Amino acid sequence: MLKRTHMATEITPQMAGQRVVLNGWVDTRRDHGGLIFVDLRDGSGLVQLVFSPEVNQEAFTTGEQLRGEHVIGASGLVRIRPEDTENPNLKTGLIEVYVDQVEVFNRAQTPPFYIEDNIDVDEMLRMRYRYLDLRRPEMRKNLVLRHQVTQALREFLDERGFLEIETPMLTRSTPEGARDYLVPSRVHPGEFFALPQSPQIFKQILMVAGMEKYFQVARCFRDEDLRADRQPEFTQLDIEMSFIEEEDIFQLVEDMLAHIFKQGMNRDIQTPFRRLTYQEAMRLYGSDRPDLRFGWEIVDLTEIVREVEFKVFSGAIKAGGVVRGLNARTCGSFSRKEIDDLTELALDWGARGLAWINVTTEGLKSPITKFFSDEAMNQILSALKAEPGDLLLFCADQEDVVARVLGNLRLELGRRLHLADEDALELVWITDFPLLEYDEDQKRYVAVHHPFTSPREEDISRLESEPLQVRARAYDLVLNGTELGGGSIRIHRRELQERMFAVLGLTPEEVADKFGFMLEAFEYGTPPHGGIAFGMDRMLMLMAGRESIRDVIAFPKTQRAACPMTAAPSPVADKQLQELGIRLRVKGVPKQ
RNA sequence: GGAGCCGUAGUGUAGUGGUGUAACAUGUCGGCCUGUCAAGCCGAAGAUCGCGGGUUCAAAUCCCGUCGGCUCCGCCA
Repeated sequence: MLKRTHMATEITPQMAGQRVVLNGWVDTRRDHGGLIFVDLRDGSGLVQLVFSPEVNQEAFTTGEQLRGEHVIGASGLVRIRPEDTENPNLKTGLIEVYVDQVEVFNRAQTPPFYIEDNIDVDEMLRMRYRYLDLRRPEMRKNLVLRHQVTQALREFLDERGFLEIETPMLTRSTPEGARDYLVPSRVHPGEFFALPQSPQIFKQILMVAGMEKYFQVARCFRDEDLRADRQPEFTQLDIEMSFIEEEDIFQLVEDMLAHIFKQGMNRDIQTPFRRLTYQEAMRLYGSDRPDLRFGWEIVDLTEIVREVEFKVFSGAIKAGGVVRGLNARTCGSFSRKEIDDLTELALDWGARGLAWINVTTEGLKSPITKFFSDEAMNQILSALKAEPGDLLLFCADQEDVVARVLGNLRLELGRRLHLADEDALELVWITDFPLLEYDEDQKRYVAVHHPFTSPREEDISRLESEPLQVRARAYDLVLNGTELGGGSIRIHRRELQERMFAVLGLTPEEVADKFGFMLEAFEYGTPPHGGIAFGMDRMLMLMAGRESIRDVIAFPKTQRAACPMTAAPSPVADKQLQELGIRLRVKGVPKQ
């Protein structure tokens, strides 16, 4: 075998005259009849090979047979390219290799799509031939970035005394949270393991075990519907520490992200990060993961319009709601149709309508101005800092609806007007989340974060009396409007954890059955502890500048949670089901 | 569970409101060609228009259903 002496892009002009052996794939071939150029691609990049009968007739004859993606070994001398034939687009564009010996390791079928960047093909085809898709430089680059960032994280945490500890993939199903992926147990017929939604309970138990500083690059599984940023299996950087408070987590994470953004992207990010309470974020941006790359803050007008004649506003307030406005700067030029489009969107998001005022140099144009006194209108204009050319948008309803509608309008207009600086990295901590919310479907309280999150000390007394008023010691980290990670200080006393379960409507029997081992562990000397988990795929997607996490995952699944390459999932043999004691209620259909 | 967009040679598209031997680019195959790097020139092959049904004298085109891909809502402690 012609064994490689150099990677393609290691060859430099200084090596002229030297013999090299290269291994790789034929990227493109340009056959001039009497002279053949082949771009050879390996893991490092491209280099041009030259096949000429004057150099070696046999190699030239083989060169004529080469086709795209054939796998070859080539031996030859490095030459400086003749003047005016240099290629500035190639790292190796000053040189070429005159091949005098070539070995075809393997021929290749014509690939179903081009092995190059920026292709526009059906994504299913890319997934079905993922091994070809990953040959494309941009996809390779993403996996390299993923490796580098993961390495940098391990290094960083190791230096600070963290232990990387693996937790089970086969664990037990718990009642709260997402739908579990289940794995039947052969040894215990009729019983199932669940794949972990996160290592949450195990990492807390590790704190009980005195590990004090833990981390894991952990695969997590959730059987919910997919999105561009959601896959059924995904990777979290999971961290937990003992004897710490919120500030310790913030400090660690800010240092850590500064480190990996430098390592992975050569970007400097400013620390400490901004902080907003959940309340502030919802009030100003209508979202608990605000995109702070542009301003456009939402303005509360409730007090100004409480007594106005306009029933849509005053009525909403009487019903316990709020009125807020958004100044869509420069959107005064919007046509009636564009405003109708925005109204349509607002209705989708739950609004009952969208009031608007067009501020022009000739005055206000709007269907609603007639309901306002001059004084009230002036207060509104002043509160929204309205200037000619602006379009003012208003929403009146219950607070959560108003926040959602105006928050989404803000984002939608931000996208349309390209308000966000594409290069900006706006990181912000969101703190003081509510501990609980009421689930109308289940008719009970559910944890906003998870059931192990500690309430704030001063709110604990209200846990049973005013559950919705209790604030959690939870925090999220948001980058450019995407939730990167979240965590909390945990409950570490049995008594409080039991109260929490009770508020969530779990019976003592359920608690004993599902979480008895955890409560028991808490009785054996549990330190105060807390942690955080990051969605690695999302973080890498943002770092790589991609729009889907599928592009930073080697073998992702389609929106229907299937793998086109392996054709998983698939029916299984009756014998396998028998061993597991499983009878199907639906007929397993053989795939094509 | 719901909404939207899409499905035509290997690939990307055009054609779509009734007449086509289904067009273009690129790739593939063959020929020519000694400085290309998206090589060039000449030629050829390649599509039951996702699948099933319906309407019609006639369907890629209209209707119904279905499958698949993507985006979003619900869901994702």
